[in-house]
Amino acid sequence: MENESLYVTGSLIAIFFQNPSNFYKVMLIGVEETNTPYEELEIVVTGSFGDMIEGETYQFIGHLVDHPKYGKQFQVETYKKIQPTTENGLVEYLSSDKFPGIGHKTAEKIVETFGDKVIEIIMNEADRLFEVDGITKKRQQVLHEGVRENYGMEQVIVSLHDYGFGSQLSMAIYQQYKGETLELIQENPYRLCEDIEGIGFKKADQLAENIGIEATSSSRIQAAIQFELLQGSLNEGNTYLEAEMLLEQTIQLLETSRPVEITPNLVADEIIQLVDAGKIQQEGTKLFENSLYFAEFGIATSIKRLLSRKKRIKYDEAAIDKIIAQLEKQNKMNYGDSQILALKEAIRSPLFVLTGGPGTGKTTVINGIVSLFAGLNDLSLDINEYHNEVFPILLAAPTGRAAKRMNETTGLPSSTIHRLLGLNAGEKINAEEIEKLEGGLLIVDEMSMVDTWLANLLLKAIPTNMQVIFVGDKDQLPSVGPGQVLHDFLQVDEIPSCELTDIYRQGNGSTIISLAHGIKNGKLPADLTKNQPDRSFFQCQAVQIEPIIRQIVTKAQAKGFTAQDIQVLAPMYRGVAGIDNINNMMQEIFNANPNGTRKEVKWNDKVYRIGDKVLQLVNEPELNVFNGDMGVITGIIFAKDSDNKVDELVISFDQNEVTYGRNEWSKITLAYCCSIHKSQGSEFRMVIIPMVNQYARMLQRNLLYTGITRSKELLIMLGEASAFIRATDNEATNRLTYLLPRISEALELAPHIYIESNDTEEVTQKNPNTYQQVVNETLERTNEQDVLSPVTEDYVLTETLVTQGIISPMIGMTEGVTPYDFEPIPH
DNA sequence: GGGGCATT
Repeated sequence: MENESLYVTGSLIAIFFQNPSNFYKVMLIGVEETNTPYEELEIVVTGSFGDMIEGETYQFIGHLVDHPKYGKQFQVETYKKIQPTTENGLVEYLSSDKFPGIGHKTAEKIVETFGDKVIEIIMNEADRLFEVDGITKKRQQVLHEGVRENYGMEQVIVSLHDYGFGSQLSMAIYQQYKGETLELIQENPYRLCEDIEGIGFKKADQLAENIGIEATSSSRIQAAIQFELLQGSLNEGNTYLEAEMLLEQTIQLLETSRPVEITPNLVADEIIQLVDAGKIQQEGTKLFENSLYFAEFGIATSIKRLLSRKKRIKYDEAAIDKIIAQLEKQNKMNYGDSQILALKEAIRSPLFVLTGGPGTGKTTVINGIVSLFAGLNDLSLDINEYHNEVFPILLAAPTGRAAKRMNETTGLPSSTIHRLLGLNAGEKINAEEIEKLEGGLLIVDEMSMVDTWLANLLLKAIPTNMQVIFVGDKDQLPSVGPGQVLHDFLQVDEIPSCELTDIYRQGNGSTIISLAHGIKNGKLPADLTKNQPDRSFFQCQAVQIEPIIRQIVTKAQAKGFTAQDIQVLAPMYRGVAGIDNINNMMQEIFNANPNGTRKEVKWNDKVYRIGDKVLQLVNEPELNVFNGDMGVITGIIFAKDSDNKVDELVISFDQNEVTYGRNEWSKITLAYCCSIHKSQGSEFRMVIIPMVNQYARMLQRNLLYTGITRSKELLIMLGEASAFIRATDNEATNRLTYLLPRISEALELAPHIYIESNDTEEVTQKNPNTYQQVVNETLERTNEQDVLSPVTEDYVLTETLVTQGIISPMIGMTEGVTPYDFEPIPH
């Protein structure tokens, strides 16, 4: 925690809400003492809690928040039960009905004997109770067990600290196992790495070693296999692992955790045991973690169910044409041919997949489908007309921001998939228990971000007679979780789909579009490093990234570009060419404080000033602000001037303004430069993308594609050409999944000719010394059509040319970008 | 080494 810790001590009056599947609770507390500025007698606290007893006194550590709907609340990080401290309090406590058989007199005697140490003694040296007159074996037991139950959590937490777990982890462990914690851990310490996020195999193994579990014991090896199977899948986004790979990686995990040799046979035997016991699943030489195996199975079953709906969708061709013509007239536009095809096929399919890059009009088609569906079914799109019935068109997306955007473009209600399904984040849920949705049409946008687990839950919730449209860009970044559901669906012939390719947003002269198009097919144009009207390239090394961006941005600023127009997109935070470093530099250009006379606030390593461009990092649906939204700081209120007596930032996002107290500043960060991941779903006039080999593992094709396609007008690339090539060659989307054969199986088709997805060209390990050769090879591979002009060495911008002022960084952007009127600098 | 989802 960054600030002094705030606490509230008080007694639990009531539990307003508790989520039975996790430990989230909302409770009302009668305030006895606090160091917060809160002055009311009662306060609402929220957070994760174990068993809470009404009437008991607790101390909560955390911070005050201002909830937009529920007002001031105390958000709890940790808490503990407070023992009664005064002798009177202790007597009251011990004579209460928690301890049957102990009256006031007895309680007084006990407290007289042991004083304020009484709780500790009852808990740890219960036999000493016999020193007190009138304590029978039975009473001693009642006291011992009662106190243990009440103070059990603290006891357990203390023991967990002894095991080497920090307070956060200890809380998480206690919340999982509660009173049984210590027994369960003793019995099988490896359950920790299965059940608790943040505890890996090695940590659990350390504990196991202390407890005396042998290095070659079955429980240890099985735990390692299961851990590696899930982690191995998660790390690479795969839904299964090849047995050989699992064997190898498991041995490595076991041997690095403890220096004892483990033979392959030993591990292989345990794999067989696990398969026999149904704890992992096997398909030929492929091994699956259970939840991923069943999720793929479930998806396939749902696809089959949806495709074979009984009630046929029969819409009159003429009626469809009529409505489309009406829409065109009404909106004063014409659909493209491929858009019309997509509309017609989508409206007649039980399940339809629509894909396409930025600017191809996916949103236009979504709107068209909505209107078409409403028109054909004679439905009103005015939600106010639906009082008792549900609105028949459901819109959803995997992120809050995409959902908000859908709402803005359609004017209809939209939600995250999680909200739609009533899921809690991170919660494991049985797909069979999920409630069916109600309505006639469901459209899901940004489907590329949906992983195998969520796709299964979503599909399970769709009733058979609901039409479904999945929309997304298959070439964007894959989902955070395992799988590549959209990508796989598009390869199933039986699932109707359409790819939009015509670009409506940019002119045909745009070389950014052709560059993006080339990259998604694994090709870089020969003129990558040559200037075009809408893009340019600077060759430089990692250490030069920052100074060169500084020059580019300074010049662009002089041409009238604002911080909102220019977006630097980088793959990672750390390092000289990392986001953090670039952000600080950009802040000095756009919003400096040279004399130190401007208002500013410090937070961790950052400084915020009025005018700073910031990025929202969490969803705040009540405020209509979502993860990935960008805003500007419009006010700084120092603690002495604020109502809440804390430093506050006022931030303006599009239309609405929010105020964040210091304890909420972790919800934002500087946004001059942001990660390519975070930029998904946004577009900017000018995009600057650095790529250097230092970004190593982040150099992936779809990452570069996503970054480049964020640009609406101008694109500036800089760094090492070899890094751009590496990224283009590295097709990381191709994850190992078994969804295609699973769907074929479900649809009872002849087995697909199943192509191993990692079976791509040999592009992996190339000697960096042969860099020029790689460049040449890649350029040679380039399709003739994409070659706009041959490489001419004189035009390659180098750092020297720029720093010496020989070339303006804006060179090349002189034609066809009339509004900004760049001056060509002769050289 | 980057990434999202929630509850009164």
